[in-house]
Amino acid sequence: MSVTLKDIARKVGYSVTTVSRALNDYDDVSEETKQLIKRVAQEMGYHPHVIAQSLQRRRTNTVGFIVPATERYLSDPYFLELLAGIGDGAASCDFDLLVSTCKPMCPKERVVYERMVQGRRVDGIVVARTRCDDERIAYLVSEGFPLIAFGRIASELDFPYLDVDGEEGVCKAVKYLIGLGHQRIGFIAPSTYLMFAEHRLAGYKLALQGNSLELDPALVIEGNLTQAGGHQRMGQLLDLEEPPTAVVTGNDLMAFGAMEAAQERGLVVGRDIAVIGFDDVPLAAHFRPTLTTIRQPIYDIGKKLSQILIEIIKGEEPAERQIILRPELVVRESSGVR
Amino acid sequence: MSVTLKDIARKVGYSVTTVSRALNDYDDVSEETKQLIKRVAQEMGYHPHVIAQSLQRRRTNTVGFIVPATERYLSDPYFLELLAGIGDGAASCDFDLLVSTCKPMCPKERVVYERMVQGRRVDGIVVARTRCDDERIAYLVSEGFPLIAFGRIASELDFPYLDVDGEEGVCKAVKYLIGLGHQRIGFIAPSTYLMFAEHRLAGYKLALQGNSLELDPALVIEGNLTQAGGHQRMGQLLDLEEPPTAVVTGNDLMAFGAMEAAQERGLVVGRDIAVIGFDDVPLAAHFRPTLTTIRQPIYDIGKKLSQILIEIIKGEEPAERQIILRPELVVRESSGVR
DNA sequence: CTGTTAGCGCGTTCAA
DNA sequence: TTGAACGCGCTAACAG
Repeated sequence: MSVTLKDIARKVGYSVTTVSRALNDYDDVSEETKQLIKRVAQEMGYHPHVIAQSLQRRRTNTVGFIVPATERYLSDPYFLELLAGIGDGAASCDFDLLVSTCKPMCPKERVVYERMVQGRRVDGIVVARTRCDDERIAYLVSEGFPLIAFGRIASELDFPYLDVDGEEGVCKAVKYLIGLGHQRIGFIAPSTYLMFAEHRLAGYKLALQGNSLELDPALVIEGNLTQAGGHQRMGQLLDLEEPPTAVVTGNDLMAFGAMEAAQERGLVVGRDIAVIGFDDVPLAAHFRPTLTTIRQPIYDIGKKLSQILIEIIKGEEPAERQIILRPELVVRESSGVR
Repeated sequence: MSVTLKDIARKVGYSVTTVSRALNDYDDVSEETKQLIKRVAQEMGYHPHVIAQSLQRRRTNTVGFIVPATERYLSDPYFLELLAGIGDGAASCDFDLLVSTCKPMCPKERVVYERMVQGRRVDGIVVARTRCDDERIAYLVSEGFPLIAFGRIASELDFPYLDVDGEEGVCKAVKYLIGLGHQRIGFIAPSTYLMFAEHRLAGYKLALQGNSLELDPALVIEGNLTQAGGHQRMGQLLDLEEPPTAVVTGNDLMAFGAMEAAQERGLVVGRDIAVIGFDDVPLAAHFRPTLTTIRQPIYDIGKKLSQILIEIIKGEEPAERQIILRPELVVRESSGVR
């Protein structure tokens, strides 16, 4: 078995308490004994038992994240970036990361969250892909459990979050397309139960209004954030009497699918039709044609999320409790030449 | 604060011990008191304190996984599938999943593993992307710490693993290309420090030999598993005096990059040059052209990995300790017409 | 400066 | 059928 404080205590002839204090650098231990104890601990290969520490300190030094995995083989690569960011941010504060997966809106989602919260497995939770009416956040807030959300929600509930301004992002994209001369611009929206769907749609409308273009309801269509979904929806748009000459999608994955659908109909994306995505996942720059998209710095967001969450856990009131980042339009081939 | 056994005991007038036994369905508690205690526990919203249970049971019911994240914005989507599989497999056994990330071969990798092992944060670890000489596995084995690897290693060390037969996979792919009439087939290999690089290269050689084709060293070139890498290496191959007419790559990401490079030179992939990848990540079916590739059922592999690991943790000798799966060639557009 | 005592929440002897 | 006592490994309050 592994070496404990007791083993060290026996070896050096001091009490367990003194050993503990020496190793934690308390200043009420003589320098000599401190040195001795540290040396022996090192020699014996001592490592604190994190679980025991957690029990005693009433703190697990762990944050939780439940990946809203949509479907087995259709998960958004975006979550890997986010996860890596959250994990690295936590690690930078000496916190660990506990991960589960659960299909969004699945009935057992509640159980997954309860498991983490009630079992006190973690000190706080990162909630991603917020919903307009988000029962996960409602639950955590009602439990007084530390959380931070990536995204806002529809109600006035007060909780810490970080979000990217999807309205501004899509607005920028649509304006850019209008500037290119497009008049009929389609929008393949994210599933409407997601909060960011509302923001992004608002950005779409705003840009049209700002240019006195009328909104044609036939051009706005709800997608499901997958390639297959984007593919199918693009088909619908192209089948219209008057198809759009440009399309903005709710995320990059749908943009990939949409470009595929356009190409299957013999259209050259970037020439016959313009496509703009949202996220800037790593592949966006490598897809063919390369994808013009609205960039969210996902890794950095993940990192920031866990760092703020940990501040909250530690009781340090964070400088900014509610942050909105401004996205950036990354112009590549799919939107056509300037 | 949250309710403990003590709270319940006080309420029902029984000792903590009895409450504990009742809730754990010991059969030396009268049916009535059991019912009573369970009801009250339910009413009070009792949930066991997992950390305390861990300390007592000397088992965390948690498995660890360190994502070998290559570079911030270049991580392989493949790991998300694997992660989801591992997480779901663990959850199916009531285990949690603790995740860290670390650049492979990074000096601090050892520290990340030690943190999990020595701190007894987890009961076992899943090691992915095995290396020919894998110090992570050597470490875990030397510590007698439960592990399972996704992949084999070069030495004779005995440990449980699950692997996909990369040799057979690549061999199949190359033979398929030869059947299509290709004589000069390039191979963009994975980094040679990875064990599967060796297997896949062996498969390449085997297929050539089997068809009495000579191996031209200029056609075999080491890549780094990223799109950018695949792109650059494909450039090199195409710059040869006698460029290949077909190329197999060590993973799908490199295949994407390679196709990009070919297209930039005006080649039509699937007509002027054939490309075959390895993995079958979700995007492979949606890239343009769709990618012919050697399929590994990554999600299922992840699930199986954690389930076997947990069997080992529980001391149940698993039915199969070392498993080799046979991969399947998925033919799509990038390899050309039949 | 150091040791004793106590307790985090739980499960498991052992004795009644 | 039940409870008291103990310990998992650690830290903290209080003496000395």
